[in-house]
This record gives sequence, structure tokens and C-alpha cells, in this order.
Amino acid sequence: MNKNKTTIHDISKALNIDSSTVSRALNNSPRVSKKTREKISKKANQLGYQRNSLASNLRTNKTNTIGVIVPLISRNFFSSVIAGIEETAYEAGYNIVICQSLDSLEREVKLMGTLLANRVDGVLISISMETTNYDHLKAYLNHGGPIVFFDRPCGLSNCSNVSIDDYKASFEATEYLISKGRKHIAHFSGPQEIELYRNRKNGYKDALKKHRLEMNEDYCIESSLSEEDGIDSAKKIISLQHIDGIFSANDTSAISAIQYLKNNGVNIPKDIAVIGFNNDPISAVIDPSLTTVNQPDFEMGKISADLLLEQIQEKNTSTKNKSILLSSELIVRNSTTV
Amino acid sequence: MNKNKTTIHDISKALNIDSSTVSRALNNSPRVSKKTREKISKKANQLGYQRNSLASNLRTNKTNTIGVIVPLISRNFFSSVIAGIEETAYEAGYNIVICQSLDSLEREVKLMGTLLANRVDGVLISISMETTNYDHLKAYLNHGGPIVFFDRPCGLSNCSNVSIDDYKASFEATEYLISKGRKHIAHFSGPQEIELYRNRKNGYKDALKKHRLEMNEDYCIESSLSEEDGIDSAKKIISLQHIDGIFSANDTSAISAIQYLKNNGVNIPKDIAVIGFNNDPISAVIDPSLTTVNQPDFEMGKISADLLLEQIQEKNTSTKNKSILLSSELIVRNSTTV
DNA sequence: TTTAAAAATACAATCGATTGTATTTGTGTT
DNA sequence: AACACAAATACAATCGATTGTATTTTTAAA
Repeated sequence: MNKNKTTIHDISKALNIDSSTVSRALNNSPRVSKKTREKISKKANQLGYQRNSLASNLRTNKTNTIGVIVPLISRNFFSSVIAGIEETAYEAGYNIVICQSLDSLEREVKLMGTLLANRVDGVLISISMETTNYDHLKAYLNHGGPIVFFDRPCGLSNCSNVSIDDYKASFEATEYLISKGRKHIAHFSGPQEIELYRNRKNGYKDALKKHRLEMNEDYCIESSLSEEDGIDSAKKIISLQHIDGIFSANDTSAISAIQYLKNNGVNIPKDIAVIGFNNDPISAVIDPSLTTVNQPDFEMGKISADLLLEQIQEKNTSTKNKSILLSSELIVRNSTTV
Repeated sequence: MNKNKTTIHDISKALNIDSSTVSRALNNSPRVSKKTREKISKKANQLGYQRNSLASNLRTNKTNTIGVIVPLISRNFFSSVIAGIEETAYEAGYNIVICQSLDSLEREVKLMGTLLANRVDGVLISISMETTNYDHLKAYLNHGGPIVFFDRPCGLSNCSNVSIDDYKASFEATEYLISKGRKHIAHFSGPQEIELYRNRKNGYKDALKKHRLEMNEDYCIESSLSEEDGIDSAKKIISLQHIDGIFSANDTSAISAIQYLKNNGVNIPKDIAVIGFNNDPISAVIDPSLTTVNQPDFEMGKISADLLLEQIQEKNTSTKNKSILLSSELIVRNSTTV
């Protein structure tokens, strides 16, 4: 990176104009006359000048960049959120740096470190499944950078959260299964260290309770909800014998479970009705199509980014501790309709 | 970003040790004794010191960051490539900045500008569908930064390309349709300004030629291969009456076309056999499952990143003009099997 | 024309780290 | 104890831009 290394000083020398004036001209400061401004920008083009943001950011203590950390970029939900973030950031003239933690705390810590080292103006994060210690997040906050958590809320003080009402969505999904006459409903739950999965589990439990249905701890199968976990969970379902409904905390697991159950002679939805969570694109095309909870992913991205930018620009200090709950909806498809 | 702004100078003052020594200590230089090195790192921790990469990168003229531009992050193929890039970069201690062009040249130009301004050490890019002018890429090259094109090759000199042999893959896919007895094969092609889509079209055409099959220009339906384009193309197919095979240059279009055709009473594969391109996850689960060309996406990412890092580290200047063709494979599924 | 005010430009310090060179300190040898 | 030499540390310039202040030039009013 050094062949054509034109700086403002080169322009300054070439025109015999002080570099401070050159800098101001290139930033359209009213302090420099139109005539010299034009002369400077012409010469800048001629010399192939390209601003060095490193220098500029160092001086101004501002990078116009926000960091985004998600567990996995390729998961449809996250890439949609990112698209929303991007749109908002782009409009506001901010760049985004996208990172994936692969749901590993170690990675997440490292990533927060480089985001901090690179002095991004703020961070949007959906924490990893392993994240129970928040030191790396606190370190960033200590440097004065704002953090907005999305999807997976986090109780850290002086931070905002944007998510859906997981408790309510789960409660309603479970109630829907009950309304369809299901009496022995299992739940595929995620790591209980994560608030989100606790909420989903609680919604499920409370719905059962409300309708005075059997709530057996065996019915809650905890895993990290991967494709393989879904198969393992399906095996357990079969061994439990009389399960007639499943509410899974994500689609991935629900889908692989359905596949396994089908292959083992279980009729979906007749024998077991299934509801997933996320509305992954695949959920619409598998057979039977999967009833699932749709989250406003794109919107979640936009709103999170808005909130973060607000905090960065400090229009409003009261936004530091805001929690926004977006509404979700149950998409009814064939996995629950006999 | 300024509350806790410890710098090496703060450490320097606190310990009465020159900042140059502090810097060297923090970088584990052998020039500073073990004793003071430990003293310094202890104090650094105590003060919550976090290196400012902006300053460091400015001085060293190196960012340890590579830029990645893809048309759309959420497209499965690209997110898999990114995963591959990430793995390689991570191992080599490089950060990646992921950007999406949304297949817009304007955006791509802007993105290359900020990547250059931020002095990323190199760029990996799959150019947008609109990219026919390369000035923004040349500008980056002029600054001495290497570029590796992946997926969509680009004839720019002093650049490397990593892609599959699109011509061969398309030739073979088309031949497969022919081997299944199809005689009137249509092609959904992408923008012909893009080399990749030209190659796919040529493979298709040459396969027909080889087998002396009718090659009617009407059979080539050019679009940008979106979901809607697939539907439009399907309409044209129906109006063409006697088409019995489709080779689509991507899965997205193929899948929406299949859906439309099915809804309009066409039996897939009996009436029309269909082959897609990319092996999107959905292609395996739709009904009928889609025969498609699988690209080694993850591997493509790893190899591209390897090549770029090699050029960044200039182990080998001969890699500047390397073109790597990875092999693809036809995944036969039900959309071609009667 | 003189002069005050405004406009345009120049000067110089600064952001936080790195690094070549100079200086000091320490070690071992005779 | 004197010396050479190596090890450890200090000094000072530098990366490329920004910005408060000072100076010069221009404009306009008296």
C-alpha cells in the first residue's frame, strides 16, 4: 500500500498552499475561498489523492464505523438483520464492520478487542451462546463506546436491547398447539444461560400451566439447537412415546427433527405437530411446511442501528438504557394442520 | 470513545520509562529487558490500556485487515465463501471487513473508496453485475494494494482470479439434460457483461452444438436471475410451447420457475427437466429436489484468501496474475429424474 | 486615503503509536 | 581499575490529517 502515496502535503507543496488550507478545502470548509478550493480539488484529482482515514480518524477520534458481531453470518435471520443495519448505516454515512463469533466466547472476546483497538464508534451485537461473562463488553463500554444488543438481550447496565417478546411469542405458539388439541407437548430449548432461551422456555411452561397440562421436565430437551441436536432430540421424543406436539426454539432443530421423525414412521402433523422459531426460508418449502414464529429481522436491524447511531451522536442520553420489544407473528403452515 | 483513554505515554509517565520502551515492551521486542517488560504490562493492565490501532496502522502503513466485497451477504453461496475467507484470515491474524454491493456499481465504487481510505492490505471481491468499468479497482491497484477476484472473474491485469470452470460445468450440465433425452433445452442466463454468465452460456451453447441440437436464440432468456425473473422466465417458457429442459444459471431463478410451472400444470421433471446452479440449501428440500451444480464455496474462500495473503506478504510476486479454476460437480436430484 | 472589520490563508501543535539513532548502564576481561 | 562491548533505555522524528490561533489580504465604510 504505498506506490501512489499522495498526501495533503504533496498537494500543499505543488500549489504552494498550506496543508491546513488543503485539508479544509478537501473538507469543504467555508474558511477557504471557492477559487482555491477548486484549484486544490483539481490538483488532488490530478495527483490521485485519496484521503488516509487512519490519520483522519486518529486526529478526530471518530471512525464513522460501527462494529457488528453476530454468531453466524450465513444464518438467514442474521443476514437479514445485517441487511437492515446496513441500510440504516449507509444512509447515515457510516460504515459497518461485520464479524462472526461462531458462538464462541473466545472469538467474541478477541473480536471486541479488535473493534475497540480500531476505535469503532459503537457496537451492535447478538452475543454468543457461551457468553456469560461480560468483561469484554464492559471494557468497551469503559472506553465510552455504546453497545446495542439485538436478538439476544443482555442485562448489562447502560446498554440498549432490541428483541422480540420471546416469552409472549412462545406462550402463544404453545397455546396454538394446545388449541389444536395437543396434550403432551415437548420443547426443544437452547442454552439456559441465554436470556432469550430462558424466555422461550418460560413462555412454553406458562402456557402449559395456564391450560393445566402436564409439565414434565423430560419434555424440555436442551441443546444448542443445531441440525444434529435436532436429530438427537427427535430420538428422545420417540423414546418418550406419547409426545404429540413439539415447540422448538428454532427452525433448524425443528426441521432436522421432522426429517428424522418422518423417516421413522412418524406422521407430521397427525402424530406430532411441530412449531419452529425464526421463519427460515427453508421452513416454507419443506414437507410438511413448518409452522413457525416470524421475527421482523430486517426491521430489527434498522431499529438497532437507529438506536446505536442516536447514542453515538448523543442526541439523547436517555436512550442508553432503552429496551425495545418488536412484535412477532405465528406463521401457520402444514406442520400443525391435520 | 474517550473516557478511558490510556496511551503508552500514560504508562510511560506512570513508570518513568520512555514511551518508546513502553511501545517495544508491549510488542515483545527483545530490546527491552524481561523485568521492565513485566512491569510495563502490569501497569498497562492496571490502567486498562488498549492499543490504538489507528495510530499504529498509520505509522506502520499496515492494517492487518482485508476487505471483502460481495453482492449479497445473505446469499448462501457468498456467506459460505466468506466463512472460508474468515477461517484463513483468522488463522493468519488478519481481520476482515465484509461489505455488500447489492450488485450496484455505485455502491461498489463507494465501498472500494472507503476500503482504500482505510488502507486495507488487500481486497477480495466478487464484482457486481453492473461492473463493466474498472476505474475504482484500478485506483486501488495504483495504491499498491492487491486484489483477488473470486467467483466472478475479471480480466484486469495484475490481479488473480479464483473461480470454477463455469464453461465446463455448464457444458456438462447441459449434456446431462441431453443424455436424459431432452431435445429443446432453454437457458436462463445472467447479464452477459459478466464473464461468468458468458461462460455459462457458452458451455450451454457448445453442448447443444456438439449434439447437433437446435439452438434458438429465443431459448436463451437473459435476466438478473432473481426470484421474480424466474417467474417471468417461466412464463416465456410456457409460451415457447415445446421446451422440455431448462438449464438455469442459478438456483434462485430455477426454483421460482419450477414453482410457477408446477402451479401452471407443468410436471417437473416429466414435461420439463430442470438444472440449477449453486446448490443452495433450498435446492435439496424443494419438491422436486433440484439437480444443480455444486461449487466448492468454502474452499473457494480459503483459496482466495490464501492467494491474497501471499500477495500481501509478497512471498511470491508471480502470484499476481494467477488464475485458479476449482472443480465443481453436478448434484443429480429429482428435477431431472423421471 | 485611512482604517476597521471580514475573509482567506499560514503557523504550529496534536492525535498515539513506531523506529532509527544516540546515550546510558551493566558485564566481563585483563 | 580500566576498558571494550553488549544490553537496556532514552531521544526525537515520523506517519497524514485536523484545528485553534495568528497573520496576511481583501473588502467596505468613513
